[in-house]
Amino acid sequence: MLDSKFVRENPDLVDKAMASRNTTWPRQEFLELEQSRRELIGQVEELQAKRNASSKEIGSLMKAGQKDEAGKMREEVVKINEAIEGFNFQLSEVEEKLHHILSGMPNIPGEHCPLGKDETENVEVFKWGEPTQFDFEPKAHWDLGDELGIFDFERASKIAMSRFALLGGLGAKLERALINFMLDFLTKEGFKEWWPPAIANADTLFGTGQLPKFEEDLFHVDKGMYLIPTAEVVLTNIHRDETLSAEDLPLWYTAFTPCFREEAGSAGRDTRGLIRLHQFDKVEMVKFAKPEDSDNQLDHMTKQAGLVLETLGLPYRIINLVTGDIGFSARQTFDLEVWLPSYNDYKEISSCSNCGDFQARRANIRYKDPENFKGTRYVHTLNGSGLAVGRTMAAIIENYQQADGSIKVPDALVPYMGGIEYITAQ
RNA sequence: GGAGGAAUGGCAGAGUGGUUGAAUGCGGCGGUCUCGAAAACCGUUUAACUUUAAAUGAAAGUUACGAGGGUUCGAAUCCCUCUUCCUCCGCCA
Repeated sequence: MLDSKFVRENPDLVDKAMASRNTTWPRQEFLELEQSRRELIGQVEELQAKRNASSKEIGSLMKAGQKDEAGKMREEVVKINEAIEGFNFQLSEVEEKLHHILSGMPNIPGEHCPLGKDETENVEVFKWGEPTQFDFEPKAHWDLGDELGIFDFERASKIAMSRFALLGGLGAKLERALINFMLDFLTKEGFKEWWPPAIANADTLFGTGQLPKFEEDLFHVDKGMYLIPTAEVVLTNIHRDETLSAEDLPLWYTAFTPCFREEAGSAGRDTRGLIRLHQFDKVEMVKFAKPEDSDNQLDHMTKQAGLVLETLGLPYRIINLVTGDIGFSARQTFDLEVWLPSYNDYKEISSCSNCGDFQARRANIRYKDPENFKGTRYVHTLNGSGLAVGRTMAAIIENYQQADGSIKVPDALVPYMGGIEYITAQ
């Protein structure tokens, strides 16, 4: 959520920011509501001050035994209360409208986020390795997985519905190996591992920005509860309504969770294989940082995600997303894209974002630093995939496929696969 | 699922209708004392918002004692609902 005060004091800047994200905001309405909000607060508070003073006086009159005087004042206060009630009603209506506008506005892009209208203008900033070369015709992971007997999408559909996966044998083992490898890697980097709930309430989803605007993307469990679309949601909300100490920052958290997404509006896209499922596994990184440190933390986090790919020997590139392509809560985002032979292209496998104080304001996550400033400030929150497990498996299967249809297990994963070096037909 | 109890400032813990934003203790910060430290003593110590003044320090006001609603001229204090935690019983991976 944007700072109401900042928005009303910098409407031109907000205009530019919204335009750069291909969206608009009700500038005139917002400014008028802000104005009347402050006027109403003034009126309410003035009356409340009067009431407080009179009530005190009634108290002392009663003690002094001057009942008639006290009775008169009572009648006056009753009138004051009626007036307060009227203004308060108006005020709550205004505040509700303001909250509605503000909670639907995306973050303002940061200074390092390049201006651009859509993903075609994204900027490649780093590349590791080269697209894998084959001396045979490479297959897609869904065909390989089928032939190896490690995927069963038909039965997954029978059990649940389309866009769910059923992994068997070494497929299931590979999923587990990847999760453990990633968690071990990140905890060695210094991340603290968590095991969070996979269901969250509405306040939590509001805190990270999924609600109220993107409810249709979420799986609804029960009234007010949702399956998490990413561990970012729960890891970030660990500190909701808390005030942290400067000396604790930055905090680096990681967790493995299943992730659930409705994928409304993506019908027909990535319909085959492990790329776009309603349920998928992900190891997530979340950082809480001081404002002046968050850009560095984003760079570092992006490198850390890259190291996971490098350790697995998967060619990838890093993209700096333009203003028109970054997500709702982000002020800057680096995507990591892994080489996927079946797409003959790079495909997103991690997204690392700096949300600035946008989520912290929604979730009320602040910190104190008495040596540098008085009072409290909002922290900056960051999140990144480290990595999406299903897409990593797809990338491994495709990039490590052999002419005979088997899959070589990346060296780093062999210990996690119980010494198995090749996945062959089951 | 059944029966009880609790929820107050960083922590502990007073406070059952009228200068209580909140006693007291601990912790934190500043000071006195000391070569220095400890002890002792003195002072200080919440947040959000509004306005004014200005620039990171201030003044005035409003709100906040788990959350929401109600009673009242006035509520931490009375009533209702919800949430969370604790104890006991039942059930269970």
